[in-house]
Amino acid sequence: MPRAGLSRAAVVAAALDLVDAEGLDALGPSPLAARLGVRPASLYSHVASAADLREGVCAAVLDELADRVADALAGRSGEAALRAFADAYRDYAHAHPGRYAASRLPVGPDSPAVPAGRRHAALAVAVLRGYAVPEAEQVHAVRLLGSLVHGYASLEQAGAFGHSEPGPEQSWPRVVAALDAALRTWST
Amino acid sequence: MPRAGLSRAAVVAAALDLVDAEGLDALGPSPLAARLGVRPASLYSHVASAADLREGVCAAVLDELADRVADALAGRSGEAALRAFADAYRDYAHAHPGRYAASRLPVGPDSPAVPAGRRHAALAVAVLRGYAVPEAEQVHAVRLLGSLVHGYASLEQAGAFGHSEPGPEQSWPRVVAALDAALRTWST
DNA sequence: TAGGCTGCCTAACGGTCGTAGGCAAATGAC
DNA sequence: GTCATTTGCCTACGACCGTTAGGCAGCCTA
Repeated sequence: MPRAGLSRAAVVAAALDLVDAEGLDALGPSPLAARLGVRPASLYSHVASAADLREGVCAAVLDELADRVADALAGRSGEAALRAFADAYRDYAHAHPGRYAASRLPVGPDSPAVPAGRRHAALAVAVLRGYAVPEAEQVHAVRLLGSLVHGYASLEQAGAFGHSEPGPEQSWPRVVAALDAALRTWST
Repeated sequence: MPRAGLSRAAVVAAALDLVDAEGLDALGPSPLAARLGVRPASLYSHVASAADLREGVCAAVLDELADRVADALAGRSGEAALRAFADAYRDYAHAHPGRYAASRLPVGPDSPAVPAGRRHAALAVAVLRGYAVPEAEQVHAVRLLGSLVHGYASLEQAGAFGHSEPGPEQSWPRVVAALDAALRTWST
């Protein structure tokens, strides 16, 4: 019988497809092994536990997402950068609901997801360069930015905006515009 | 052997205490039965399944949370109402992390959590009465409000703000003030 | 070609959710 | 007060999951 040729990277990559296809709840050794054509116990050569698998998926998603955001930000500044930043997150949540949900998995303090999280904070700081936010206030503005983008994508994905008119895509530009206004008048 | 005197309400109430004490991950028939001094199978007379239990907990939390927000809003308007609204959510998330996490459980379209969700939207509309947001734009402003408050509480609870200075309680008033500014200049 | 390493296997344990059927405690009729 | 009915909690069980231990076979190196 030929071998499957697994590795930690291959296992995590398959897990990314799994959560997109079956949802975050299906993330576990057993369904993942089925998808890889392998027995569940075989995964433990490459992943320490189900929790370790989740941490790997979370870190991979945060990295992939940071790459997308960085691409979207390239060559833009000011309000255009803000819109690109916000859209990058929301578009990713739409294209990969399972992965986006995985980005919010709880992880330990020395998980590889932590440096990936710092990348996201640095990208938010880059957006702020287009606004006159005082240095000492930037942390607060970064948190405003992150909270709003994450909150909107998260509530929209949960269907919280689904039962009222108009659809969430109508509100999104208005919400981002309000965020732009808040950042522009931050100094006052 | 005397009976335990359970009911759906009693089971859900015990589940609320369970998630606060042990975290949302511990929400299941087995730990809940242990807490109630009962065998897991006995719960199925009062709750249809683990998913039904989660829906019941989510609805109960959303109701309790809406009560708190309504209390906080009573007799206030304008920026004071906005602060009270936002603080009510964040304070609840601090006091009852497990319950707050349960408020974001995915629920079906005809769950009792749906009307509870409408209560929250109505409360946000009440806050907007203190601002000159045009009728047709209120949906968008409500979504801005909800996204920001939920996003901040959620990221703070996940520890996303824990590894940078200053602490999240420093940023919160600044973030709410920015939200106030955005709502006040919405008409433009 | 022979040896060793490594990867995937089978087998098994303890745990979970959920179902079926039984027994006994509470409730209501007489 | 006794008896019948309902009802709530029980035991027992099946299916599945995460995880560990140990074995066998495929691959790389000498």
